[in-house]
Amino acid sequence: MKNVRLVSRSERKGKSQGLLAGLNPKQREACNKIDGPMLILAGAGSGKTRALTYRLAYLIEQGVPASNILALTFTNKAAREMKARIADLVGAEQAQRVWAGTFHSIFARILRREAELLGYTRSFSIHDGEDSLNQIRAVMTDLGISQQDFTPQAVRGAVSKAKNSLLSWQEYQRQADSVFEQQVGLVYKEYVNRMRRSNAMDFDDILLNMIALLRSDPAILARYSRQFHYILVDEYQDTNHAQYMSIQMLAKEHRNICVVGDDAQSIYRWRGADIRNILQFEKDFTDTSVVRLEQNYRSTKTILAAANDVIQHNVRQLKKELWTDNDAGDPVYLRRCYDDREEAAAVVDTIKREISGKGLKYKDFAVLYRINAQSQALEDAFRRSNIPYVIIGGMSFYKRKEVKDALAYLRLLVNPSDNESFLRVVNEPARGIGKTSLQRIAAYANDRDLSLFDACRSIESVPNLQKRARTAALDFVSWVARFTETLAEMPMDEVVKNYLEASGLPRMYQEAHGDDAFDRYNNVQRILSHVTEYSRENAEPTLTDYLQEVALIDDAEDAQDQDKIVTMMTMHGAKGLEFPTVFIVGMEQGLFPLARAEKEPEELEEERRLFYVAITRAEQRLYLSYTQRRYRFGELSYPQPSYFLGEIGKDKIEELGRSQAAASERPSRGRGSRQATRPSSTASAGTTSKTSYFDDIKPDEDQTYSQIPEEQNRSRLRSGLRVHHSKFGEGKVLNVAGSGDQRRARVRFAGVGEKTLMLKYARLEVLGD
DNA sequence: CTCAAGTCTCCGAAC
DNA sequence: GAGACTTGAG
Repeated sequence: MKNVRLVSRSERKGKSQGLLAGLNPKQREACNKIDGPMLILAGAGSGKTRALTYRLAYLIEQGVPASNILALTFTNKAAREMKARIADLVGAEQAQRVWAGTFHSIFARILRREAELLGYTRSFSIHDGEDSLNQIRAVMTDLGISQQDFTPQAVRGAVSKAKNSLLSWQEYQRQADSVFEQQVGLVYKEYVNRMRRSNAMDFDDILLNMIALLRSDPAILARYSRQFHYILVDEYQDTNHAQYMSIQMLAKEHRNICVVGDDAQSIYRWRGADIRNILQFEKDFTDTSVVRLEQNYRSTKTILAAANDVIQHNVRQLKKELWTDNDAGDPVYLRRCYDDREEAAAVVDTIKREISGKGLKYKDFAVLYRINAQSQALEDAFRRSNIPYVIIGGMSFYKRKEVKDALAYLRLLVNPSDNESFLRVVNEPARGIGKTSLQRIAAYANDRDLSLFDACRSIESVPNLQKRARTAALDFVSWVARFTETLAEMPMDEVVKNYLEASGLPRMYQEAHGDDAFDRYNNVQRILSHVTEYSRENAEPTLTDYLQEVALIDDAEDAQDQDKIVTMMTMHGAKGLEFPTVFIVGMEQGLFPLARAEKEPEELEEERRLFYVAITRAEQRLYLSYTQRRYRFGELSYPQPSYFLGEIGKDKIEELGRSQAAASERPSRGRGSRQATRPSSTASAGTTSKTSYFDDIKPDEDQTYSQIPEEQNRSRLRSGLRVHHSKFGEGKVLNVAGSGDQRRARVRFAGVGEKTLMLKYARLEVLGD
């Protein structure tokens, strides 16, 4: 952030007024009242981070011990940056003592210390979303709950939501009324049990257990209240109920709590964020001082005005007036593209042009999109043009199968009870312990409340096993146990090296053929060097701490050489960042806003806030683009331009023609069929810039499904929709499967029962949700 | 029990 | 269109 002025050494030593001298009056106000509750409403680009950094530095300068400050940020990266800047102001030694990090990382650190009080061991595992989804699947299977009726994702979502609302499984079961909720109640209970038995916590548990810890004993609450005498919470609009509760408890006694946020940038409702937390802060803490940071230092007047145009369409919001002294700058550029390949080529082309013309560097650019799948086309285009890039999020390093396997091996080493990890690696590479054997071992373990690992240790007592499987299982657990013992005697990186090599995982990929085997092998090796690096950099490295760090890592941390590369990420990932030039791609109805948000006013407003966040990342130039055809789910669709585009005043927009590079990129065969296949409107749409997107857009067009070509209607069909069939009457779609001509739907009709229909033949009329 | 080919699900954002 | 999961032959 450009407006941070480094404070010189002499200034640092000066009086406090000197420290705060470089701030504007509002920012200063946000810093110099250090006691009592404070709410800082900070608009996008208003120098919020700067104000927070100075506030913390000021606290320290006023004599507050740095170790009594708790600063909860949204990402670990934000915490690190904040610490680095505090170090510039008051010295590294002090800065290092501040408790800065995400809710999850700080709480996990505390829980590690207090684990025994809650019935865990200190080496408890942390399970990520994928792990917990696997666990939910397994529970559903074992309870005989059909995964057709209720998807594991939906069940996990419901469990997570319950946890975030602090509903125990007992309470949840009591108030469950629909069939779905009753089923979820059963899964919830069993899931909790199994996580306990695995000595594991998921992300939600980290918050819940922190609250449980604080509630367990007034003395503990008192201790941590004292420890965190000054609390600061960033991005408060995106806290969920559990996070809210933990803060309430910790701050209740001393009331030195400062929260910072912007309701217009709340974009995590879907994972439990409750916007009311910020709206009601003044009621929670009566004598709150409220400070508004409304001057934007980041963007041009035009970009800021465009953002304001958009957010105005939201009904529910706190009024604020963002303004800026910056220049008007360029208009907002808008480009219509044929498809996502052309869109990506246009981005590449523009970057090249701006670099040679304006002297910008690669790091000055960011490409933002709605869903991770959109990164593919961009990645291809960047590769072809040899432009260095980094993709943040999505299928990141830590989500790859081989990496997760390697980490599961390590988790098992410190926490043998971790059944999820056990199942992941016990037969990877194949050791002759197959599904059937595992089922029998699991049955035995369940009866006796043992972990799978312990069950294998007494494998002779497990009934109905083949001799071979018995030996293999026993060999496996003794092998792991041997390495666990050496952990106490040898440096951890050496143990890990020997252990992983002996696991056979690297060799498996070495010997495998196939395109990605080599990459996978290298990824496993990368974990090894990562562990080595970790153990060199830390004074007392433990494998448990390493695993915790990795589990709670945010992807942004992987962006190493941020200097020389273009950043690509989702709009969610861009929160808190800024770039001179920003591209927002895929501005299409059904993609942004997403189809399912179109009919939900609350969700639509969240999408709009997301657009607002994305726009306000841009400092100098903003490029928006949309395509006329796009593949989704392997099927072609012809989206309308996003009506968010129409919400920006026309006076701020300049439409661009197709770029030369983009035009020549297009294979000629694509053009001929184009007009023929394009449904509805603009038959005249040529390849020139003559036609406007306003021709494309028909904002109020009441488009019914029957007007859309059959092909599209077919892809729009999804479970939950009500449909009408000429013979069977009205029914409800249960699921949709297959693609192309094979695409078929299972539909329950009133009276007639369930039918599977080939969509090619069955002319289903969609009635709605 | 294992492997390869076939089938199904996914593509909604992430600590 | 890829990756995860299932299925059927050795």
